Amino acid sequence: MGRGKIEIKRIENATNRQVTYSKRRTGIMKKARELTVLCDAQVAIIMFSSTGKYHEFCSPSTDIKGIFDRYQQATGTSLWVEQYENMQRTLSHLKDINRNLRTEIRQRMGEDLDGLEFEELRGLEQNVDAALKEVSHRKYHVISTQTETFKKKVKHSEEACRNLQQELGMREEAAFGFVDNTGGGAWVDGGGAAADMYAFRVVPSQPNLHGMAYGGSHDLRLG
Amino acid sequence: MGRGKIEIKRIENATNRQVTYSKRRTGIMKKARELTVLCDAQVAIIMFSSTGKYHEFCSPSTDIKGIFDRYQQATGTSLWVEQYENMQRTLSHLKDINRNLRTEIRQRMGEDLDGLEFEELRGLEQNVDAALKEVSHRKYHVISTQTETFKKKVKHSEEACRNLQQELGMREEAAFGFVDNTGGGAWVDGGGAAADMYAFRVVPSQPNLHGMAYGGSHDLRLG
DNA sequence: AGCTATTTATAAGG
DNA sequence: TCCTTATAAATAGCT
Repeated sequence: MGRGKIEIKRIENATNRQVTYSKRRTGIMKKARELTVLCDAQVAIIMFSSTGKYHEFCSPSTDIKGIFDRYQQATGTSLWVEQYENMQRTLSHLKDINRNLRTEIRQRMGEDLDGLEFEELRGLEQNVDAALKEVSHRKYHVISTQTETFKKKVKHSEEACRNLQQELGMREEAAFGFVDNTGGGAWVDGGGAAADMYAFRVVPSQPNLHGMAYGGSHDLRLG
Repeated sequence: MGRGKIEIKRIENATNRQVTYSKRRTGIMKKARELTVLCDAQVAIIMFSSTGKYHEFCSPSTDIKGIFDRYQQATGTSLWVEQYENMQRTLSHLKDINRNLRTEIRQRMGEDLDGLEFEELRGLEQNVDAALKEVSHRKYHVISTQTETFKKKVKHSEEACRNLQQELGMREEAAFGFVDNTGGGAWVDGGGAAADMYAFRVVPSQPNLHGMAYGGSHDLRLG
């Protein structure tokens, strides 16, 4: 239907493609409108041109969403309802888990113990006691490792100091013909700064550990 | 286009209407298919006839839902995209929180301590130590309360026993003219059964507390 | 955006 | 629903 017959394949010329899109789009929309009137049907058309332009048709007395809802009912493709409910389930499951985890933490902090039986308390006590030993052990491991490291540093420092002193002495001897060791004292004291490593910051009540306050409130509530 | 021109208004004859619907539906679908090919466009058509029959067209390499999603983006009618994304955010937020809570519990159990600094370990130790004291305290409170309760029960029991013995004695005296106290021994031993209350079940390694195993693995992972 | 020769869709009928 | 055919409608190529 036109001056010449055309093959149904992508129109390479962009301008022609755009023009044809316009004309045929109008044609389809008109046909759709006629169909809804003639046959009392519901029709929804959504179109995107290759340039991303958006057009729609929808039979009167409804809208795209309305027709889409009907489409879902008709096809049973409740794509979303299902997915939505799935998410909702996962969400409430996660919330439950969260609540349990928080309860466990509180109990491990010695709070909310009212509901526990003696044997439960006994298990908890044993567990927390074991944990305390682990933590202590680890703490002493860390501190002794740090101490060792520091000792080595001091040793190296002293070694370097002695070398420098010697070299200095030799140079002075070479320059002035005598030895002077008094200036080396400052180097021996080099460890003084490092000694501050033991002045650990004491966090009295709410030590913060990896973003989690062991001291108490977890602001992890959800709306 | 036909043997005669028709007015665009509802076709009253149901059969004609159905026939026309069929023919024109085919026509529109063909036009739509041609449009997608010729102009490289995305098209989705959803139709319901007056009798409720459902038909759809959708350009290849996508589906109705895909086009509808795009439609929502284009029109800003993000009815549920927004809600969906909201849920997705909440979900991943919950998962993060969960992971943190689990980490905290593991650390409170003396595991996964490798990443912690000395001062963090110190805070954790203080905290766990305080918790241990709380739990111990609570445990002794529970056991002493139980003991008190038991003592009272025993007392009442003995009281009741004595009363019964007296009554029995009086009756025997009335019946036979003499007193026999030897049978009362069983009553004095009445506390024996109650003493079993202290034989608490010992849960050696994995005490279960409100559905949460303090001993270790929380099977709370999510897919 | 118009024009129009030509193709295509389809109304009516079988 | 499918076929046929006269005719209305759509539109390709051009301006």
